[in-house]
Amino acid sequence: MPAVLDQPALEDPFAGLNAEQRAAVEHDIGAANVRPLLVVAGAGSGKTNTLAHRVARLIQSGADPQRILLLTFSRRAAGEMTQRASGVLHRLLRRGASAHSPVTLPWAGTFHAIGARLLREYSGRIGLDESFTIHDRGDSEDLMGLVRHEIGLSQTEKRFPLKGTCLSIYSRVVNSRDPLEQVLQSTFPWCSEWEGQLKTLFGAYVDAKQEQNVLDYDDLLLFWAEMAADPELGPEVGARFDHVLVDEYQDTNRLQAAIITGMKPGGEGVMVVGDDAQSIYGFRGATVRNILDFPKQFTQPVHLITLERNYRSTQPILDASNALIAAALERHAKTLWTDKASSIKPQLVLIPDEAEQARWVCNRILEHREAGIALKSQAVLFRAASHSAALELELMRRNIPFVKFGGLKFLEAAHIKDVLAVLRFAQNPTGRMAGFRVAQLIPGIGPATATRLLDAVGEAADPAAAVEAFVPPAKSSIDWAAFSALYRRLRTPGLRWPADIELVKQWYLPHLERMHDDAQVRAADVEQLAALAGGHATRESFLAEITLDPPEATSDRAGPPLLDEDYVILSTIHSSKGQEWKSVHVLNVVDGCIPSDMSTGNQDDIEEERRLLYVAMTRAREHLQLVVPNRFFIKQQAQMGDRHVYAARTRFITPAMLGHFEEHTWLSADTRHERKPVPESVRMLVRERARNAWK
DNA sequence: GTTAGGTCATTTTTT
DNA sequence: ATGACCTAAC
Repeated sequence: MPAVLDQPALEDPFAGLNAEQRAAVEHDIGAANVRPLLVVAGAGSGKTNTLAHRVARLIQSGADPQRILLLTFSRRAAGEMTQRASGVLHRLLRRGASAHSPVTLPWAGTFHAIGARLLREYSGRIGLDESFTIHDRGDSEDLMGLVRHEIGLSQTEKRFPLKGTCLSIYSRVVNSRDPLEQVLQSTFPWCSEWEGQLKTLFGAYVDAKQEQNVLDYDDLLLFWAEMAADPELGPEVGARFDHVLVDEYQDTNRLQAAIITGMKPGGEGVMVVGDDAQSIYGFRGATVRNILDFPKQFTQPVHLITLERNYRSTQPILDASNALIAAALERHAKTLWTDKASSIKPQLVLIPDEAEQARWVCNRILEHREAGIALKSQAVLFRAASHSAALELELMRRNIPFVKFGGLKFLEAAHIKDVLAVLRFAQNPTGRMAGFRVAQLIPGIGPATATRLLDAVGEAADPAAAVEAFVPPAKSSIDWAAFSALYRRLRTPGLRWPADIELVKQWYLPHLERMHDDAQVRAADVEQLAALAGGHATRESFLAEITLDPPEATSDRAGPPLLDEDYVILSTIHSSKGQEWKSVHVLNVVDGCIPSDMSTGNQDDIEEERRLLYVAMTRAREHLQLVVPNRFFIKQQAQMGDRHVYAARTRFITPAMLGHFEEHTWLSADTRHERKPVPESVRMLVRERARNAWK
């Protein structure tokens, strides 16, 4: 191949790879049988980069991009991967070949999103109605709650587990493929006495979903796995793909592993990448066992490559992180190393209380900025979304802009749910949760009338006619007529999306006005939703995708112009996965937060909390600060209450490890502020900002 | 049948 | 502080 002379820098896109990365990229290229490959990639070891190069290399060597299945953890990761692979490929092709069409990977996405597509496509063959809609977590909970009520479990003498708990148990059983009894015993021991009733409930829940032609998140995996396990369909679906690549394999659950082995029993073309030390989704049924046991999954042996060279952090940060994870009970042994030497050790900072913690972190952030580290290169990480409340106040008080990831979600806002419910009800009239919600938006209609309506619609051949024929209570008749006219139009074929959402908006806004004092702000959210709708081809795809990949909620994004501005990142540790920053603060590094009080029940949970701290620490490139507040004020008490508890440094940082840290004790010079109440104006501001999140 | 108001219990991480 | 559930008034 002739080299392009004026582009020497682009000569070899693989030149930047180290030996192990290159081995992964070149693995069985050109071979008739591409053996299964496991890449154990330590934090910061260039995992994404390696995977992107692998994809590019496959395509370069003749693989059809349409036949590459690339499964990622989040939609964002899928997009990023596609883009990077595309970039690499572009450089490769510039070098030799003449034709370069833009690369798209139609089958890159999350397990759930790809599952939804495949199920839609194969619906006819697996007894599924093609127009199924997908329930998000909230819908699923509500349906569970409804069924729970219907079979009389809401009035038991002793309190029956709440709908959210029931759904968690159900989900756990499905995703882990463990029997109910075992799940109850290991994860929900306080619900054990209800085993029989739960079984009944789950049976009824599954029936309800089937009757209403809806799938929940778990079904997307479950049905796909069933399909993959079918002797006829499994191989057929598997044969559509020459290569199956899975990112973040440590956070897959047994159902997801079954999907892979079902489609590719021999493991040909399968490549998974992950780091057992970063497995942090056990609460969702993910199991480290998947990656630990991967080598034994297939009918042929698995090739193993370990990436230990870290390109992210300085050696002192790695030393501390290595020491932390070395205490883990079971793992693919590896020790990260780097050639980035530094004399700056991670800091372990002891602080009197949470309020002081917020002030100290702000000080530190500003100091770093003075030293030339942009706010965007700094992150504050925490275990639970609520842990950042005090810090958010302090940042606001000091006018330091920030964006928060994790926590409150767009889809959870009542008005967003309302609008989506109308669209879902139009898409799938048998979906009762949507209809139930919509009907009750009309004044004078409550649960009883709504149920009567849904029964009528469910039995009718023409849902729109049933809605028109329905006789609501007299006082609702005018509002009802307006709704039924809307419904008729939404059900009329030929309506060009996103015209639907305009119609819904016109109908909904007056109701919004009537129901909420802050209708203005909420209306803006609805506008935002309408704007999002324009980016999708059909109502069906809009509904599916908004459910599977909801827009990220942020606390402080006042508008597009602000996007270019500099801002600090606030994030739960879970949402920080795969990212990195020059400077990282970790809040509340105390027992009770990490490990969380909620998950000190069994050894596995505690091990996961250890990995969580490991993930947080390995996000840092140059500066790492672990903050240990000594005293917590109890949140639920009167305004000026003084109840508090004392907390100790997390058990994961043992005395023996302290040598890896530089210890600081910080006592505020100005303690007058310590318990100063937050001014009302600031508190109002917080509410408003939270609301404005999507403007 | 609907809605408003009172009491009781709960409190992580997310596709 | 919030949500589930119950009771009592429209």
